[in-house]
Amino acid sequence: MTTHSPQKPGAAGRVQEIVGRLRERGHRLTPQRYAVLRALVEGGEHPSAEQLFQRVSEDYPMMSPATVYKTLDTLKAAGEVLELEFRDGPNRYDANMPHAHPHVVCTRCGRIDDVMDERLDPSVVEVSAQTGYQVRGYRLDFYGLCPSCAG
Amino acid sequence: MTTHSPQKPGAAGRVQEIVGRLRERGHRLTPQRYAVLRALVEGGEHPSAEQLFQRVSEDYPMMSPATVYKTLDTLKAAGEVLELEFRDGPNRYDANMPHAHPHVVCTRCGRIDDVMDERLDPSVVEVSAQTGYQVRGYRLDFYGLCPSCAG
DNA sequence: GTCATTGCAAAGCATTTGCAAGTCG
DNA sequence: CGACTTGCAAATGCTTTGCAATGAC
Repeated sequence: MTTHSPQKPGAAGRVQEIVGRLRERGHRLTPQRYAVLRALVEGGEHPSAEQLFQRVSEDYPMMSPATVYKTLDTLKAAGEVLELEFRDGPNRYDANMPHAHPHVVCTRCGRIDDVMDERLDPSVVEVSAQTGYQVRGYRLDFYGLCPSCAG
Repeated sequence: MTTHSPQKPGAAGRVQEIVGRLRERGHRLTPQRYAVLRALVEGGEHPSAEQLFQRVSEDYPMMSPATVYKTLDTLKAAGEVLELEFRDGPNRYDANMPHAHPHVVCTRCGRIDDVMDERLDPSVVEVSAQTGYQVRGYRLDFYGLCPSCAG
């Protein structure tokens, strides 16, 4: 058993929650998949597929990037991870708050933080009415410099 | 001279405005660049680089995709076009409202519409205060089905 | 005449896919 | 055991880059 440095409060619980949901959906729990899951939930904030691959590779040197991507696909389909897509640079993932919510993105170092302010949550209903679209979700990113990069 | 079908109100003015700004910045006005500019402003809503390339190719068969991308780079640097990046599918461009504003994106056909509602414009100042980031801009996309695709 | 711009082709990058071998339940 | 997973390598898709030739000013 491998215990990694800074554990997150409630991380174990969230991992088990996801494991349960995957089982319900008839998915198998392979060591690789479990490792990706843990890296995703316990690891730093909003990791990329590459970062997950690096972390898991430490324990499973045979791991391939494709497996990370396939695991992420499975989790996306189960609604257990939020995928933040970027054209410039790798996508970033959040398995701790898998529902849409606003983020701040540092345009210099790539750091991403959640913005916790319900007032910012856009009204999907209003937009539906105004545009005639059947709005299902949204994405709200703020761009700027994080405290470290702003100096 | 080539006159294309559905002209946009004020399109000519916007084209001239951009031409002027480019000149101020010391840029040359080549036929290719001018054609991309017109396609961008007069054409359908939120075209992709590929679509711009197609349109301009009708009049300039020697046109290369690289030139479209380079023109878009120039316009981005001048702040005269808003680039909407997508990982799945090509980026989309808006030269009519080059400042950040909310969009609705059809997840089926790719149609994109502007959302005109100032109440939705997120408060960059508030987010800066809350996160410690120096927030410079934002992106707000709503995802769903457009009226046609919703049936 | 100069130097920005063009156009071609090759490279880049993250991600996806095909498929044979492996393994979870 | 059988169907789901893995891992490798090749393919994908959009965009960027290098560089010689071209042409706007």
